[in-house]
Amino acid sequence: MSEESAPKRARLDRRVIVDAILRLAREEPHARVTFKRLGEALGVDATAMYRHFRNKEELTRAALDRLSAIAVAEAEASGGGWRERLEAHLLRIAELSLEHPSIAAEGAILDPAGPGDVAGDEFVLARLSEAGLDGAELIRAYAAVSGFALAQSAAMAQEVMARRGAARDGSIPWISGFGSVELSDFPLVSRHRDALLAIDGMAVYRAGVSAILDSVA
Amino acid sequence: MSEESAPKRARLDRRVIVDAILRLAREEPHARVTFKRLGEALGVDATAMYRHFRNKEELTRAALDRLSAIAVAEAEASGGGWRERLEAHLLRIAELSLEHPSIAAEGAILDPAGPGDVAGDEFVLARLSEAGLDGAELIRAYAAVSGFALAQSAAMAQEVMARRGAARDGSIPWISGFGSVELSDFPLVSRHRDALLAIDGMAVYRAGVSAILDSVA
DNA sequence: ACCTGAACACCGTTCAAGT
DNA sequence: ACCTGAACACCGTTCAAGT
Repeated sequence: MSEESAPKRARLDRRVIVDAILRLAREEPHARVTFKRLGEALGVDATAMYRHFRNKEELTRAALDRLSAIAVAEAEASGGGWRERLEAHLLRIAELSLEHPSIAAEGAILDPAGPGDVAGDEFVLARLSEAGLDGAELIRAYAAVSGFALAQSAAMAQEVMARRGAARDGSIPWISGFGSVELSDFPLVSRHRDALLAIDGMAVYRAGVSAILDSVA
Repeated sequence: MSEESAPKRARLDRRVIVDAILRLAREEPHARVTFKRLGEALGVDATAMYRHFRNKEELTRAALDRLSAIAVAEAEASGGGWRERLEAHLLRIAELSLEHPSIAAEGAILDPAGPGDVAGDEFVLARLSEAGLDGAELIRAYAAVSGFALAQSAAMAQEVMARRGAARDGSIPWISGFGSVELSDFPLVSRHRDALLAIDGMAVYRAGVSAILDSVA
């Protein structure tokens, strides 16, 4: 919010670059983020970023960490029971991913090792502990829930990038059609055809989160 | 199995090309599949593929569909109860993804609209129907379970490609380390540090599948 | 110390030309 | 009909040169 989108010659540092890459991801959800476009937005040469980040992966990791930090900060201010707070947090992660598709698309690849990521882990572990889990059960539930949230968020972000018309609210058709497949060979798919085509990314996300948390409770 | 890896001048068709791209993905799990390398493997020019597939996405989609068809064929021959068969099928999808990382990494993006994909949907719906689900419940469970399987398989495949040392059996650390993060700020992460670092991709996969199927049962 | 700009080694894709 | 090969518009990354 402190920066405008007009090319402005700014003194670079890691924070300014991460601001810029997230803004770019937000404003042009269907375009890949490249060093060239990032440089244009910052009014510097495309290769200037290499003074501040070893490579694109390190920059992307820093941007993802920032998104995680934002989600945690909001989640910690939230009220309610463990499940309510955890669901709200996981939903927020999906929303932030959909708002920054070109960044979030990498989310499932880069391992979460920054301060924001670890704060997210702590939040999830705290809620699951409140739910009464501990030991191996706690770790298993943590793995299921955060693995699902990360992988599914990244998948939705990738869809937003790949499909030109995809909306940012998660209403991306999960199955866009059955093409030339002869559906009469598949009775259940035939019978539930319309319901299957109506599934969108966010519905998958909610269904998965609910199912996993049901099993916790 | 019918083709050798030595450059062999073959008459091209879609089946031969899909054979070759899967073989390449299997033999060089850490390398991206490019038209150049595919052309070398087939003994043709890199651009020869464009006569048979509109673009790389269509080729990748065909390869993913083939993997899905393989998994379904095996699953249909399997025995046991609905849960046993469904778990075996989902596990096989993950295994095939890990064996073909460069292809499976795209799995979460491209929507499953080929005959093999639809056969997979039918299999999952059939098992969940046996479990007693129908209507909205059935669709919700289908979305949760197949969304998780696809997204998580793709995420694991992406990790195999990104990390040079990653094994093909899914033993990819989910969190590779906590870097320079001051863990004393995060009591639960600190307390479960070793258990968290011991989580691997396949453990996340199994935990997620179990949790979702628990909620079905 | 920090940024520039040329250069390199790749990509997917198009298209006129060959056979 | 099918494949070739040059060409194009991109990528990330390196590195010597500027200031």
